[in-house]
Amino acid sequence: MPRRGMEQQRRLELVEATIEAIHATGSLDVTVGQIARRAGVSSALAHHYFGGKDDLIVATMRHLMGVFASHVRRRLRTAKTPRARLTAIIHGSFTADQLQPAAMSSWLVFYAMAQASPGAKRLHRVYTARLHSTLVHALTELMPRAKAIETARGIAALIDGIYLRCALGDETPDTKQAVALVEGYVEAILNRKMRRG
Amino acid sequence: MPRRGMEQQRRLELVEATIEAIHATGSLDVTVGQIARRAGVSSALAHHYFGGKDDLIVATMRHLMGVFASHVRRRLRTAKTPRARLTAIIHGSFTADQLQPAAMSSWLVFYAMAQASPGAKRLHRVYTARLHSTLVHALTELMPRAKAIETARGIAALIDGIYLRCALGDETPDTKQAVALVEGYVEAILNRKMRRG
DNA sequence: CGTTGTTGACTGATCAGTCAATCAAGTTAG
DNA sequence: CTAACTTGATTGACTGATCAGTCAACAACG
Repeated sequence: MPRRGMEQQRRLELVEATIEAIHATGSLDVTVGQIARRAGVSSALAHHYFGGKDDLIVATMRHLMGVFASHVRRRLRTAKTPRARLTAIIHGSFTADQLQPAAMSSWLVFYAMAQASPGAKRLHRVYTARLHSTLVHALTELMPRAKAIETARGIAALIDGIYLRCALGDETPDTKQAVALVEGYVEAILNRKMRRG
Repeated sequence: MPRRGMEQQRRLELVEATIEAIHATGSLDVTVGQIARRAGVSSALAHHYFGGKDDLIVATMRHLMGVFASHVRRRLRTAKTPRARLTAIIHGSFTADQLQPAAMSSWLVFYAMAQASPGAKRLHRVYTARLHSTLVHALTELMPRAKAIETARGIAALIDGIYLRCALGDETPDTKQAVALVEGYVEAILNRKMRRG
């Protein structure tokens, strides 16, 4: 029973079904058919809207990145000091929806995929670069530029590492704990800097 | 021209070929045939020795974990103080051979695989638990136990995050830089603790 | 009627895993 | 010493299953 103006809705349904399917199998070994069935449509329709499997996966990745970016952006809007901006980024990285096991699984799978698929690699680089420059921007006001760059690398690695452990651990990922870990890192670095000079 | 006592050699060749093949394709979408050809044998032989594809991959993961563990263990032997033990773990995590792009790719792929394959998951849990307890053991002598556990989580996440970035970045992974980052974290935490109480 | 949404049925290709057979190097019996 | 036998190494050829992607057709709506 086809209705008009279904495209946007179907695209979103397929993207969400992709996340669920990836989480269910724990890998990219998901057939287009499985995803489509989960979304309640035929596999042919998935091809119709996305062109191919890779495009569907990349679109899903883009979706998750969009969620992340919007979380961070919203929090950044009300952050006045550089220190508050750091906290905004950290909290934006660990919102409840992003810590959902299904989302975490997808991130991890995408990381792996970024090694092989040019499209995924490009997208991943955008995410990395954006996070890095946002971090450096906030940090340069708190420490020398060189140190800011190194610290940004550390924070980013820490965030990614925590994602990884959330995706693989059996414990339910906990926003508070994740935030505390990264904040602890930032605090330790900042305090050390201040005492030193 | 079959000779006796080939088993050990063939197993190692196949494991190394698996690492290379994974790096070449950047994913687990490697056929047993590709791996076998790389090792200079037939795909049937790979099945003969390892049983199946999953077993071959898990054996490869076990191999990499063994390399990591032996590096850390050797360094731990000559480390006298808790602080030196931390440095041993950190240096052991970033030896040149482990930072090889092929090895990094494999780690990342294995991380992803640990979500899906029970065998890989079990193995990953062993790695995580071992690293965690080694870290906590060294840290408890430097700070209260609760803080030691949190710090161990941070260090482990940082190490994993750096692995991840090495696997995905285009820059050649650099031992010195990786070590400096983690050491910086440790130093910052320790200094802060000491000043506080 | 034309456009948009939707599908079932099909295909061509790929791959993991199996199996029976071959080949070399020891081993035992005579 | 050697012929017969055993055992481990190794393969080519096959199969059964799976899957991405295609296509022609149909259904509803305007």
